[in-house]
Amino acid sequence: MIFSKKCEYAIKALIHLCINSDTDTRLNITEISDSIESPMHFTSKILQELVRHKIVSSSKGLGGGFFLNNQQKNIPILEVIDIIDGKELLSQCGLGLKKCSSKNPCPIHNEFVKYSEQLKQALSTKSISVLSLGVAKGTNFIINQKEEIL
Amino acid sequence: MIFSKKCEYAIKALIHLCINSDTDTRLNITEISDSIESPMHFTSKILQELVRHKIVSSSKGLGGGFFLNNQQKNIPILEVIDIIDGKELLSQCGLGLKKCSSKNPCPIHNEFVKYSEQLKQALSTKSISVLSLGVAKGTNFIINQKEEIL
DNA sequence: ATATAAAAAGACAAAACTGTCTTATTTCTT
DNA sequence: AAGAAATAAGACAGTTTTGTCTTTTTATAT
Repeated sequence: MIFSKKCEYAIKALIHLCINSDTDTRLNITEISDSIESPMHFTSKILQELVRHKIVSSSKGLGGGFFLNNQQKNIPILEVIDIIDGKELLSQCGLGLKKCSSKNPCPIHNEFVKYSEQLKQALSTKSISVLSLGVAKGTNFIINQKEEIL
Repeated sequence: MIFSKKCEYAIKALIHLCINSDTDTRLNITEISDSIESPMHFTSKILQELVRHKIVSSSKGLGGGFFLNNQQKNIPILEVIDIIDGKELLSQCGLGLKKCSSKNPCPIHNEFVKYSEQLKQALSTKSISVLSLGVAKGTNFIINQKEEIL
């Protein structure tokens, strides 16, 4: 697994929120965790973290819930990954060396840099809303499809 | 971190063994873990696992230790990664979906497949001995260099 | 044979990750 | 003002990963 479970749930929740929420349609945590098939309280913690980082909006009280405003829907997914799993995840040396660099490369440095830069590039140009398009259209999925649907 | 600590230590130990051991020069676990700066007993467990998978050779008793024969030095590093971290690591869906595929892709499926296939390809063509060349020559490193050396 | 040096194996412990439960706080509606 | 519905926060528990310590087994040399 490249990403942590936290990060997987974060991405799924954001896509679900992007499709189903807006400034005046808020989703509560029960709805969200049921929809993306994630543990409720754990997901709640993750969303709280994203709220603190202004990736997600929330409001308490009756009629409240989590939602994304239009600006938040355009946040690149890489930003979320960096917040949840740390910028190191996709930048770090494959052998865990702190001082690995092009000047002092580990034996797999070049392969790693080449491919991780590509992946970072791809993820930095995909916003939450872009990733949501296919899901909204039904061509991409964020939960496992049942046999009958396959 | 893409690889587990176990896997990082495994790769480092193998490169160290590739350079410094052969059928009649064996290294004991103290020498190995000191050289690659890894926890001794943990490294010992990892090497035992690799011995069971015939990636590493070992002999007990006085003058014994761990070593690689020539055939073992030519094993692709991907094989080691698959054993230690599981084949899933570089094949699995970025969102953790069990049924993610080109027919039922998650929103980041294409980016991930492209990236992981390239990385797997690169790692499947690099043997332990190939990775060791630069380390033996001093152009690549498996432990952090001290400031003075930088 | 005995001592020694080594890997192998097993039990345990600490830390990180994942997940659950309970309580507090806020906001809306009546 | 009170009640209800929601997030926020904190304490706790299970699991996996990482790391340590001790004992057992094996092989070698004396």
